[in-house]
Amino acid sequence: MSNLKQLANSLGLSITTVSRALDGYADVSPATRLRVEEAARLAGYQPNASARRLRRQRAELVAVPLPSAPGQISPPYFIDMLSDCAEHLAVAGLNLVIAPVPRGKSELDMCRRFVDGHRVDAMVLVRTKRHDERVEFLQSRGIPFVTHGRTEAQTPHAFIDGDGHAGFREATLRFAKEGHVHIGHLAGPRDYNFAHLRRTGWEAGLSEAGLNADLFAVGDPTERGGYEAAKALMSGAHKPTAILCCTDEMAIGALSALREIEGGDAVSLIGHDDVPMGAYSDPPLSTMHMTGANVGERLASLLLRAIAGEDPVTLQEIYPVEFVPRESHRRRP
Amino acid sequence: MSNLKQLANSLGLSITTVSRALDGYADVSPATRLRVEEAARLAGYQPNASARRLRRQRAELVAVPLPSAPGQISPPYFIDMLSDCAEHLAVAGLNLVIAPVPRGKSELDMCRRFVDGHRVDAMVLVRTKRHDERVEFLQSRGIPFVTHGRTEAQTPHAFIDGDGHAGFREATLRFAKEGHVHIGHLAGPRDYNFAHLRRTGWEAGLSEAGLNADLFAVGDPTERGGYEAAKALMSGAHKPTAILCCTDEMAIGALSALREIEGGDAVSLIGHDDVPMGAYSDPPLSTMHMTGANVGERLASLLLRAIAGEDPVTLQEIYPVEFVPRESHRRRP
DNA sequence: GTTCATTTCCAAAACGTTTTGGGAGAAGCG
DNA sequence: CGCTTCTCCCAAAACGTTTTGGAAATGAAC
Repeated sequence: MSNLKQLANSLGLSITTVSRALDGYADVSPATRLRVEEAARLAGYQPNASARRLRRQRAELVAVPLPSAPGQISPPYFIDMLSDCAEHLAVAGLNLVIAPVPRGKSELDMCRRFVDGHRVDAMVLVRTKRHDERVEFLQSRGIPFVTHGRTEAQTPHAFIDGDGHAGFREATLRFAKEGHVHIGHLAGPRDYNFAHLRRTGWEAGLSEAGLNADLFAVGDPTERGGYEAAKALMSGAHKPTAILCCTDEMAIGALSALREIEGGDAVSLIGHDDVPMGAYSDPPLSTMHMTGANVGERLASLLLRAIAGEDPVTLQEIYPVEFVPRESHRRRP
Repeated sequence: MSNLKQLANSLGLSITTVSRALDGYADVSPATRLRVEEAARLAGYQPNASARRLRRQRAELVAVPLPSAPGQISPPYFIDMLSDCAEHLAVAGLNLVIAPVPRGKSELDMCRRFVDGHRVDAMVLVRTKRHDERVEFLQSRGIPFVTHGRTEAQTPHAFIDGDGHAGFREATLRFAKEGHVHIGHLAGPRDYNFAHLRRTGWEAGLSEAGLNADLFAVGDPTERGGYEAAKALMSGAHKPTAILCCTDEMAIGALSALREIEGGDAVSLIGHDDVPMGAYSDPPLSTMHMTGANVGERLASLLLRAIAGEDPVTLQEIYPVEFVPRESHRRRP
C-alpha cells in the first residue's frame, strides 16, 4: 500500500531512520522507534518484498521440483510433508514454491532455471534416485539443498531418510520366524533409492534366514503398480505366503489383486509409509512408519542450517522405521 | 552468474540494447540481436528475478494458503491439482508458492501478509466456505484471485466448481428408483460450501422422491470422520440401506465402519472425488467425478484471465459431475 | 572552554533490471 | 543539397529497499 518514502515523509524522518527503526537497529531512539512503529502499524506498511530481495541479494524462496511423469502421481503424504516444511521455512522468512516439471523438460532443467536465475536461495529434492543428476548439479553450483531420501553421491549432502533397509530386513525376519518360507517382495523402480534400499533390506533378511530372494516383482509405486505386480508375482510357479510391499499404495493395490486370486486372502502383506487410508482398508493394512521426527519439519530445519553454511556431513539424518501391526500381516491359510 | 552490465561490457554495447535485444524489441538490428543472444547463451545469462520484479512491479508469484487445522489433512488430490495449476501458471512466468497457515494465524492473516507485502500478483483459494472472509478481503484489495469451489459472496468472483448439488441429487434419485427408501447422507462440515451443496443436492433428490431427509450424520471430510459418522448413523433407530458420502475419504472410512456392523455389508455406498485408492477398496468404491476439465489447468487459466483484468462474471465455471459405477453402490441384503 | 565519546539521525550508493525519451547517422525524396 | 523519415543505439531514471560512512547534537571528562 505505502512505501518507506511516504512513511518517512509523513513522520518528518529520513527513510534510513524509518527502515532502521523497523529493523530494530540500536541507533534509533526509543521514542522515535515507537513513533515509527505506531505509524507503520497504522498505515499497514509492509516492506516491498522484491525491493528487499534485490537489495539483500536473497530470493527468500525455496523451490521443490515435483516429478509429474504421466501416471506417476505424487503420494498422498507429499502435500502434508511439503506443507509442514513450508510452515517451518516461513518462520525464517522463506517461502516454498512448487515447481512441477512440464513435459519436455527435465527436473534438471527446473533446477537450472531456478538456480541460475537467482530465483531461489535453496532447493528441496524429493524422490531422489541412487544417482541423481539434480544433486550433482546443485553441488556444482554450491547452492544449499536438502533431499528427502539418501543418494549414492560421493560428495556428502544434507538429507533426511527413514531406515527402510532395516525396516524391511526386520519385517522379513519377522515373517521368517513366524514360519513363512516363501516371502515375496513388490519392489518399486530400482533407480529410486528408497525402493532400492527397501529391496536390499528384504534381500538381507532373506539371506539371514537362509532363504532365496527370488520371489519379487517390480511395479510403479502406485495402487495400479502394486495390483499388477501382485498379479504377476502370484502367477509364478512358486507363490509367496507373505509379501512385503515397497509402499502402502502398492500394498493396497496388491490387496485388491489378492481378492481376485484363489487363496489370495491367505497371503500376508505389509506396506510402508502408513498412509491414512491404510487403517481403513480390508483388512486394515499392517505397515511401517518413520519414527522420531516430522519429516517436513526436519527438511526445513536441515535446509536452514545448510543455508547458514553448516557442513553437509552434519546434516544427514536417518530415522528408524517402526512396525505398525494391523491385520494384513497375519493372514493364514 | 553474470548480469546485464557484464554482458553489455563484454559486447561493447549498452545494457539497454542488450536488454532489448533479449526481450525481442524491434529496435535492435538482426545482427546485434544474434550476437547478443549467442553471448547470453554462452554466458548462461539469466536475468535476476528480483530486479525484474522490482522494476516491473510484479511479484511473478501466486500463493495458495493451505488450511492445516490439526487432524484436517489435505485430500490426496490436492497436490496433483496444485501441481497441474503450477505447471500452467509457469508458462506465463508465474510460480506457485504454498502457504500453510501456522497455528495461531488465520488464513486471512496469510492473505494479508502476501497481498500487502506485494509478495504475490494473485491468489488461489481452496476449501472455500459459504461465507469466506478471505474472498471478502481479496475483493476489498482488488487483487485477482480464483477459488476452487463457489462461495455465497454477493460480489462475483472467479471460480471453478463441480456441480455437486446435481451429482448428489441424481445419485439420490437413482437410489430411490432402485427401490431404496432409507437413503442416508454422511455430510461434511456445513460451512464448507462443497459440503453444503452436496447435502442440499441429497435433500433435493429426497424431496423429489417424496422421502424424508432425516438420515444423516456430520463428520470431518476424512476417513476417520466417515468412520465415525457411519457408526453414528447406523446406530439410530432407522438405518439407511444406501448412503451418499460427501467425499471418497469419508466413504472409505464408512466402508470400514460398515464391516464392523451386523448387516453393514448390505448397505450401498457412493462417494465423491474419485480418488485413486477408491478403485482398489473392498468393494471397489462407486463414486462421482468432475468431467470436462482438468481442475488445476482451469484454475490457472481463470487466474491468468483475472490478472489480465477480465470481468469475474465471465470467469465462473461449473462442470457436471459424472457417476463412476463400481461395486459399492449395488449391495443388497 | 576544549576534547572526546555517545547518541541519534541522514544523504547517497547500491542491488540489476526495464523503460523513457531521445540522438546520431543512414537512407529516401524532392 | 535540404529536408524528412527510418534504423539502431544509448544515457539516465526509476522501482523500494538496505547499508555505508559519516554528521550534528548532546553529554562527559578534563
